[in-house]
Amino acid sequence: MRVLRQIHARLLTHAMPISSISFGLCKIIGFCALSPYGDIDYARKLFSQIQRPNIFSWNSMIRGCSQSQTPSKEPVILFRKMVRRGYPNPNTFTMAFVLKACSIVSALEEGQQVHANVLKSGFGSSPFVETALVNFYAKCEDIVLASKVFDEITDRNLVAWSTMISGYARIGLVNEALGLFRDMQKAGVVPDEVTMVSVISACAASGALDTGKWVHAYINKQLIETDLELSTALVNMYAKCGCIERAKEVFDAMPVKDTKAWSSMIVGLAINGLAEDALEEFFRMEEAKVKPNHVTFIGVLSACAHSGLVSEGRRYWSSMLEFGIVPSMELYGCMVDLLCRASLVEDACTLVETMPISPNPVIWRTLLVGCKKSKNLDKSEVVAQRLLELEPHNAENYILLSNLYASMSQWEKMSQVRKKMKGMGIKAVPGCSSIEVDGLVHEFVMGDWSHPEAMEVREILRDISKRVHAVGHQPGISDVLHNVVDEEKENALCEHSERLAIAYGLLKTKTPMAIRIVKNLRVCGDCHEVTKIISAEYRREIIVRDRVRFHKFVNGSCSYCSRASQLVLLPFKLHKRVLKDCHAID
DNA sequence: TTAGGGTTAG
Repeated sequence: MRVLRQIHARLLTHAMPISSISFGLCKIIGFCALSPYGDIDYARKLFSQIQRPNIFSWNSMIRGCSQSQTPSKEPVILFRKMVRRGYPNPNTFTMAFVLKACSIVSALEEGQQVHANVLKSGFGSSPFVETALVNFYAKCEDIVLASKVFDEITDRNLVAWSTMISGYARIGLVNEALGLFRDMQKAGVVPDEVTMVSVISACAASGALDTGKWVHAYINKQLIETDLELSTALVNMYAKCGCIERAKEVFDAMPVKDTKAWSSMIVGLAINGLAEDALEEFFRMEEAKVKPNHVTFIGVLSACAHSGLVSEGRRYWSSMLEFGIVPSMELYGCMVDLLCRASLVEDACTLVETMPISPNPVIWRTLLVGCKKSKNLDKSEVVAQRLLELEPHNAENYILLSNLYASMSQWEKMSQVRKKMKGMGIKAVPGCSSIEVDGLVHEFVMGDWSHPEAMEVREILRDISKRVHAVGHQPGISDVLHNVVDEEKENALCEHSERLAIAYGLLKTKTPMAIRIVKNLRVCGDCHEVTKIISAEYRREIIVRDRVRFHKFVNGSCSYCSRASQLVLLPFKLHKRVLKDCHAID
């Protein structure tokens, strides 16, 4: 930059034709805006000083601004200014850059105006502009429009296919992403490592382990390079699918590991209940001199939370501040959860009260679950009030409060909450679980019998029902609140989406195959009694992945929960080593 | 000077 500034000064002092000076300045603007060694502010200053910037300068500025650390709608404003001035005319480069800028900040309205401009200017047939449009709509989560633009592309190249697959994968439409991957192969387009990152991410999002394993084998067979991004996606996929051993294998084989790779491994170990291993990996990350970021600490703190390591968690928090990481909402969430799980609800409340950012509903819900656990009714009601002020129309909040009153035998108050919910016309969102069978992810929604094999599933559920009642299981509070105990006993079991998915697993797979419920959106709670019974009765391992962890039911018990309770009693040699340089805040 | 990719609290 110093040299460029000198050249700039010389341009201005030498007697040269205006056109030459302008050309030179445009070159400098391009460098300053786009090079990692450039300076976007300097580019802005120069850009504002020249009267008729050329197309190269406009494009450089639009692209440069979209790449800044704090993305904004500035590229769109520049584009509009360019169109208004009428010189120079935008070209395909301009359109691709401004659409990319819109996708980064999810500016749907502005991007649609650019789309109209693309159609008017006749740039719609440029493969770069077409793909930029698909990417823009996909990033704005308007997958229907993304798919429409994609369908209209006559000659789809590798990037166009990859963009559309990535669009489906990002919003968790795994079957669509994988279906398109098959179509791409049928069309004779050879995928590369970028395509495979999206395919693997789709498997991770849906927990489709068998498909993920198949795709990994395909990558090896096709000799597709497993670079840093693809390896990280594989680590993440195996961890999210509960196959932590394979995640570790891929991770250990990586020649270069950056912050995202380490974070992926640490978070993966934490969600699989392997807190000690997560903290050991963090220690190794520090040894490898890779700087952690806020995601790394989300993994570290959630590992501490799930295994009751309170003082260690506090020290990691201090260490995080020393790294210069400003605590995000997610990190406060981890810390509140850590304190609540350790029954330190007062400390959790103090932390929430002193947060420099306004707590979001997730924080209040975490706190409310903590209050429920410690049976603190007064505190619960204060927290619930704050939660309902913030989110008065979310059914989950009313169900949580209703469950809380039920757990404290406050039946009258429980009834009032449910009446209020009904009076406001708020309906509970039905539970939803999915299971992967033969490479397809089947989704079951509570009370929904539209699956083509629903009758067969019902038969299995009848059998489950008989066996569960034969061992003397009493309906839990969840069954009571779903108001299903008065109906036929078998229906009481049928209503839960998790059981529909388990029944489908029993129907479609043979012993000794484990049944993997790959997505279960129930709010994380205690192990489900019925699932324990099914695992014992049918002699099947049942793996239920909820939002935060894997429950592995074997012979009537959940290995995750028993491990988590054992961990609290373990001596923490590793942690002392990890924490030797940290300053305690407690 | 153009388009596609990896980690995120309950």
